[in-house]
Amino acid sequence: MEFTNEELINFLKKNDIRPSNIRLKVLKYLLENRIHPSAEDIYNGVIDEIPTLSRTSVYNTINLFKEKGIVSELYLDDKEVRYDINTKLHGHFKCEECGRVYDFPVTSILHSGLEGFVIKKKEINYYGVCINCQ
Amino acid sequence: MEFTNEELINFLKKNDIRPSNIRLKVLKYLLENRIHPSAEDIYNGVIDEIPTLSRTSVYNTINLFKEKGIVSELYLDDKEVRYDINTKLHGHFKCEECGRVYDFPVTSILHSGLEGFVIKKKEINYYGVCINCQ
DNA sequence: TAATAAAATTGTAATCATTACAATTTTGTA
DNA sequence: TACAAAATTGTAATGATTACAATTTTATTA
Ligand SMILES: [Mn+2]
Ligand SMILES: [Mn+2]
Ligand SMILES: [Zn+2]
Ligand SMILES: [Zn+2]
Repeated sequence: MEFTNEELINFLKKNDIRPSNIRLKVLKYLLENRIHPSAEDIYNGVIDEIPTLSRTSVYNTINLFKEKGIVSELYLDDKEVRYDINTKLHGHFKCEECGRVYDFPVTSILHSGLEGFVIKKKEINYYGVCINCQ
Repeated sequence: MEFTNEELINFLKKNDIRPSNIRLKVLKYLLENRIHPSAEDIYNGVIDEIPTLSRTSVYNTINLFKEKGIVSELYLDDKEVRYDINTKLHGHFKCEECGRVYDFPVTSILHSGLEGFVIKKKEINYYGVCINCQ
């Protein structure tokens, strides 16, 4: 999927984020590479277009996106945090063979014992072997 | 809940783990402190009974327990991994106020899009505010 | 029981993702 | 153009976990 600069700018503005060059490139990378990348992945994906880019700026940008609610974090059994531009509820499947992280729809979860608790976020993470690795 | 030394020894033997002093004390701590402790928590909980204990031994022990399948890991939005002696499928609720991690039963999850995938492990993590922190 | 091998434990150093922070550069505005 | 605010950078610090070699404990054999 391709995004125009205007679309990217509007996306950021709508979410109360000033559109700097780095922010636009990171956003573009996240929108066009739905692989749940780590900070390092993002850095490597953007460094060619912004040769002066620092890792710190990637972290700054991601943390800003997080605060503004346009990315969510994935805590899987890696040591790196992964990021997802899709903040709607959905499940994640991590393949133990190839390392890929897949999205899948979650229709409903039946739970009990949380009466009186305020639930703000749900994570559903599966692990196993993906269809390409059988 | 209290566990006798014999129960602890049998628990380890049944899972193909040689019962050393450290392993017994770590197991006892995990069984009697259902707080999803970090490695540091375990270290602090056992150091009084084994003053020569090293952090490395705690990690060694936990990693052995993990390999043998008697503990599971919890990847929440902390920077530390937490451990759970209960390896049966259940959900976890992390309170953003007090930091406590609660267990809750999960009856069913309806998902799609994973035809042909082998699912080996499921994690269900919720975040929010617990009933004691309202 | 003493000798030996195997297993467990320890302490220290290394790793590595992320953050802290101060300096520099860029941007927006008067 | 001049100034202030915001963004970006580079380096150092942090902290959880692992690597590894040395030491201690336990089990096995003669
Ligand atoms: Mn996703
Ligand atoms: Mn639990
Ligand atoms: Zn795979
Ligand atoms: Zn609470």
